[in-house]
Amino acid sequence: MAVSSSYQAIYEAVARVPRGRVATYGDIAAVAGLPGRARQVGYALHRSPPGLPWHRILRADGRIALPADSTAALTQRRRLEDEGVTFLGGRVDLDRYRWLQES
DNA sequence: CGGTTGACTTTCG
DNA sequence: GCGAAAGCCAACC
Repeated sequence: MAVSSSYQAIYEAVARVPRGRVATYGDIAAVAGLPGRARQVGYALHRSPPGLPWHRILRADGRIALPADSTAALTQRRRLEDEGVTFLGGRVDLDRYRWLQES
């Protein structure tokens, strides 16, 4: 469908991630129709859009994109664990939780 | 209006 | 596993 702005696509792509699953910035960018613009995805989330479950978005290595000691990072981790996602050494098993946009 | 910055990714040594 | 470099582009100053 048409996009009034690229951010709209990013927001919807993030919103599509099912509960208990995670996605990388690159994946979201690809799903949103912005291949190679993973940075812009991160930037869009940094802007903290309203009602966006940004906590399901992780970096390509399965780590949180924010400093581990930051409040936002701790909140994100707590929310994911609450959804059933387990953190191993500050990291998530992408082979198991990465959302592949299969449905 | 030009330069810097950044919730990124990937490749190379 | 880690550091450096390059590609990307919107927001900020």
